[in-house]
Amino acid sequence: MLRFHNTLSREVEEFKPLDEGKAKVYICGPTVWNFAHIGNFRTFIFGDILHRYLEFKGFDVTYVMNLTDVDDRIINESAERGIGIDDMTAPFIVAFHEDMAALNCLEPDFEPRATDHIGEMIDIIRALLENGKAYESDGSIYYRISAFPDYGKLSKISFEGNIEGGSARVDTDKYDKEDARDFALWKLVDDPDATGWDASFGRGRPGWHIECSAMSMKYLGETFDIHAGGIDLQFPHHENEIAQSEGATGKTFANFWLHGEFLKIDNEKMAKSLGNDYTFRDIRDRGFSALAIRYLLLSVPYGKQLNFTFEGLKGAETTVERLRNFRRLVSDSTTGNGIDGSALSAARTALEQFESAMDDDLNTSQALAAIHNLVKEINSLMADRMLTKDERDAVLHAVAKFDSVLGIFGEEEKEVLDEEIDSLIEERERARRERDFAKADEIRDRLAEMNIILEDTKDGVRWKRG
RNA sequence: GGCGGCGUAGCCAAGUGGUAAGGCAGAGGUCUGCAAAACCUCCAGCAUCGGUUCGAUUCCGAUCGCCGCCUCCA
Repeated sequence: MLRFHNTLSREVEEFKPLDEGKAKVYICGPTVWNFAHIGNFRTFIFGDILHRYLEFKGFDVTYVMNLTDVDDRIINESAERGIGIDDMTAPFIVAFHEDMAALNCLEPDFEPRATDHIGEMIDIIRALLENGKAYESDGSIYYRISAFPDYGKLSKISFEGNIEGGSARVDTDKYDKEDARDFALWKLVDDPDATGWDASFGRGRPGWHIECSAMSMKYLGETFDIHAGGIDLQFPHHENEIAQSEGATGKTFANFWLHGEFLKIDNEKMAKSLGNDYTFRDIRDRGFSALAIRYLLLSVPYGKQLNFTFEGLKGAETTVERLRNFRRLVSDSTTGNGIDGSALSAARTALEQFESAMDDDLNTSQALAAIHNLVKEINSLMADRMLTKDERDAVLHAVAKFDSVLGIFGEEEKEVLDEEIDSLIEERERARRERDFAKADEIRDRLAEMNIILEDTKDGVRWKRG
């Protein structure tokens, strides 16, 4: 039984989709004003795991991740540089796609951009104006929170007594609003040269929250199954999305809200001021593989804070390598005729444990433990005897199932060796037979430089790319 | 000021009212010409102090420490 921690109830609930067999999921994507950092990617990998696991469970999934390609930072910076906002965001969108692909994240079914959905946003704002949940003030449009009694149901924020202490951070333009809690749906743009769009209620640009209401409902309907995102978006972003969407439609917006916890670096928060806001590219430049980064970022359940350290990343690198070796070892193994089926039950058990771990609010830590236990068991068994063909197939099948969700084993190496490498390996074998180990080692070193790692086994020489 | 989370071995960490998954690192060993890969063995009483209980790491309270939210933020 698949269960998720639902922020709305603060409890783990059984996942029941709106339509039998279908799952409609929206996750808040990046603001493409810069290279995304590994904290961002932790959340997006969480989304990817959610996406993949729903498919693993047999759901027909519609997975939507937006790109926020207009906001104050983007507008200000592109204005400073004298370019259009699209010119400013384009390279970061390309980079984001590259990074996501490198991190083995599946592409979403839809990846709507805010600037392509201004019309849909305007429609929602108009509906809110018509039913009294929005009002105009100094040319801008604000949401009237007092007209939405459910406000706060997601973040559980009560506004008695806590706005006081936080008041230093309340918007400076609060005087334009009826209530300090009200937020902008549409911000007046009176400079005709500045970035803005025309609407019946005046020229302006959208507030931050309205885009997600517009895009999620457009692709998934007015009510959908799961809305995911980073924990920091819970308030105010998601709370405001609910207010806007439910305020406009009168229907429940999303049934499940899933929030990914923060990533810490060396037990400290990630912050520009601390200089630890690493981008994916920064980490790659230090020589770490994307697979190891993915492994580390998914090794802790999404609902818990994850402490990122380079020591941990180094460990992840080794671990991923071990997993890859395992799959190669099994798939290259010669099979025997034994009738001992112990590997069959091991594979079955591992698969069951994996699924029950993932069913439990995507407990990736336990899911990985199930995989590692299988690896150890089968490796140990293979040190003793050959697998039967059925056993080998069962283990490889289990690995493929695991990896369809986790995506940490990487590509299989099926490349054919080219002739030069092939003949070098043969030459080395000849030297070894003649016990000319100096020559054999020299050839091995040469191959290593060509990125070919050799392993001598009882069954002959095995190789892999380094 | 209001609210939430966390504190488990050198590191990353799961988890449970009945004496603690998994990975990395480390130590010793097997195999190997040597490596590599793999295997075997070893390595914690769960922040502190109280309480509840036959029994707590797991429940309650307090203390200390860390992280977060209270309209920029994955």
